[in-house]
Amino acid sequence: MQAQTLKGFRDFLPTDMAPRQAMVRRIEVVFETHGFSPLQTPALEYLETLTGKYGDEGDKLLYRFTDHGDRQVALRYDLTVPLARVVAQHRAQLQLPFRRYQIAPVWRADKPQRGRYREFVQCDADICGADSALADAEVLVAGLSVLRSLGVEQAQMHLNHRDILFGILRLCNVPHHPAQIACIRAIDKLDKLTPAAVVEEIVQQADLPADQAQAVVAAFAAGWPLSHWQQQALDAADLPMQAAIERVAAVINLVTAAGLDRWLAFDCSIARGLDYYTGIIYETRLTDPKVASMGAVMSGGRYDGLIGLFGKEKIPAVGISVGLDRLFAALYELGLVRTDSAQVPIYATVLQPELAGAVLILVQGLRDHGWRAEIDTLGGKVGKQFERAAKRGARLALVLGPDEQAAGTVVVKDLRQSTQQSVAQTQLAAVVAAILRPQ
RNA sequence: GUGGAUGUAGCUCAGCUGGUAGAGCGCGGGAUUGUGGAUCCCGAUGUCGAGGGUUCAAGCCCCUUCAUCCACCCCA
Repeated sequence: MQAQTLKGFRDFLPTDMAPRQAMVRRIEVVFETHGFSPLQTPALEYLETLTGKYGDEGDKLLYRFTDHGDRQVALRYDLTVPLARVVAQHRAQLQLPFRRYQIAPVWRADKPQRGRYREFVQCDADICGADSALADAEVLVAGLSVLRSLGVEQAQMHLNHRDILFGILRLCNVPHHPAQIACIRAIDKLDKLTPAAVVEEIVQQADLPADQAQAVVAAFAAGWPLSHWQQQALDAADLPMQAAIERVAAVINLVTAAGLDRWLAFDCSIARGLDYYTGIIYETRLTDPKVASMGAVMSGGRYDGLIGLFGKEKIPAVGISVGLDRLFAALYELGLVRTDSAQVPIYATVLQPELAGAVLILVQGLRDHGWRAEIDTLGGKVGKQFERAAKRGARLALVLGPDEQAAGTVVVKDLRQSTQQSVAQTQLAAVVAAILRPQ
């Protein structure tokens, strides 16, 4: 039989898994300190729970099948729709606003490529039951704090609002919905294609005359500040657009107050594909050229209509999703990941099988103090055992032979400095602490 | 779903116009049996992704298939 993983699926060996886990723990801490509580939901959902929430493309990418009881099921595609289901289903037990975080794998039957996998982990934080600008800002603050806590400096969060998008299109006299959607799709590519190519795409996909398509691209590509659109919305008496602009401005002010605005920028060309977004939307990319092609690492938005699809009550919600795998891959390429966390700092050798028990007693004593310690389980020559100790990345090796045992001592060898000392067994923990945790 | 590239020892790769496989790293053993990461010596390893075809002969040519990577679509 051939040992192999499925296309787009991966194993994580300890050298990768240990730092990954460390990263997850950091994110958990950030979310928890921001007042979000953990939630877990099943990997599998009823197919109908998931279909129709992500748009046609999303529906195609659902991993779906029929289970043994002839039920149509699907692996979750994201964490947001299951959250909406949970809020509707357990409405009575939840106090609103409900702030939850969830760090879990999701599955998409996509074609794998750089920074894209079929199984990947999302780290979501959402607030359900609050439609305020402060709720939007809280979620952004949590997400940006994650980046800060991971040491990411070169990133840019692009902020936009669905109603600004549609408002600009109305200003350009593109009132029909299908044409608007086509325009938005094309506009979203402004960062990849030339303006002329985007014009061409609009002409083709939205069926607009060339001069109008040109006007649309010009409007979006100019990089106008929020104030420009505010004036435009006022002049056109476009109330939804005015409200959207006020909302975005309010959110930016709040994030600025939190001291996290250095990553933030209004960008009217951000579109977001997932169908359920209704308000503010955002997308974060890393700006270091080495990893910029990796795609968005953190995005989300407001989805006030989604929870209502699962019950009679309409509950507004806003959330953010951190892409753990992309972020990890990027940090790895940027050299910001320490790969030594899979190693063990203390390695106890066993010179004679009869002394294994005595060694184990010492090792257990260290473990009780919280030290990560490994005992050699293969035996053989001391030289070999030291070699294994070094390969495990151990800083200290313990040696306990008959002489030491008789004297109630143990040899502590510093593998990095090639020095060693004989210490009383009762002093072992103190000596280890002095070496591994100076000061 | 569309297009492009690649697939040779555990890893990174070499292999000239077809003549039955190499290097580095790594790995295993050793240098008077209670001290490693340096050095030196010795050693093993591959149905050359898989299947078929052309040929006296294929890792190298042709077809098929699978896998991986990259781009598009979409997205984390």
